Amino acid sequence: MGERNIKALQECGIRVTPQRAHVWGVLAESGGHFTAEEIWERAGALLPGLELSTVYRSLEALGDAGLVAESRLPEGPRVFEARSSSHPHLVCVVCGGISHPDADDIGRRLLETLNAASEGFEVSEMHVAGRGVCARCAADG
Amino acid sequence: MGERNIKALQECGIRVTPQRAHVWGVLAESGGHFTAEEIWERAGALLPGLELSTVYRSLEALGDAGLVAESRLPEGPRVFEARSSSHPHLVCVVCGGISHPDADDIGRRLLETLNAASEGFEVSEMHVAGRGVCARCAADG
DNA sequence: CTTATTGCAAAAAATTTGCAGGTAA
DNA sequence: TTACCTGCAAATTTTTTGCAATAAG
Repeated sequence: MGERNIKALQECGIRVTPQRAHVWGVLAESGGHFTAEEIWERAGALLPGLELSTVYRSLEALGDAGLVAESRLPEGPRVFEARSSSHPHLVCVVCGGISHPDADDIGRRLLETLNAASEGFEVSEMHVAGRGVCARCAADG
Repeated sequence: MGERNIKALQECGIRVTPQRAHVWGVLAESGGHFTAEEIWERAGALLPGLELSTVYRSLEALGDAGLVAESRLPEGPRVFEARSSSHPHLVCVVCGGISHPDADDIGRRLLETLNAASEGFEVSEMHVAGRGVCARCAADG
């Protein structure tokens, strides 16, 4: 499901297989964050017989191709998402939801801030996870 | 080994055992970052028979007491360290070494930066890991 | 004394790997 | 055709848990 998804893989120069296309489809069409197991469940619903190990291998290939980014949050297994730019993750300690800051230049700002404070160490990439309370949970009380 | 270490545990109000004292000793006396297994090896050298599961349980107790902080770096198992203030980690992609930025207010600065960009989400705690090249490896060429 | 902690063993959770057959380019 | 990818099975790695014995306060 997704001419567009297949095209994205082709353009990256990686071999296109149904498994990879569906793994990518889950991430690209939802825009959300998923563990390998969640991706496996969703993609597997459309592609019976899909193995979890294949999902891991697909995610690695997609990551190498630059389409997918992975994050390690303060708790739980790794999560994967369609790569946009490098950005922080906000994990709500109440509902567990994962979101992103509004400002889309925040990644660059944080990188500049960190680099300025790290004399002698050239930071090229940053992994940021904030823990706190999201607006909805704060409103609920 | 370490009246001082034992005192630190007592002051936190947690039960003092040789196991906890040695686990804490490894972190407090070195100031470095260690995986649970590394702590187990070091503490176990001084306390034969120490179990890895006990190290994990000790780390949890020390963490709850506020003495120890844990981090999840972009790769590898969790690392633990004596807690100072919340600060970023810098992982060198060449030598694998873990260090901290020079500026000691960087943790607060990053938190303010992130909070300002996250309207509606109250960030209380931040996990930051930068990847790049440390000064030594940059110099080596 | 009373409750928390440990060692031991086993399990759970997360991820990786070897290999033989199948498939994309 | 030819190298790469997949399913399948099994192994690794990292972390957690149950339980009886032990030790801390």
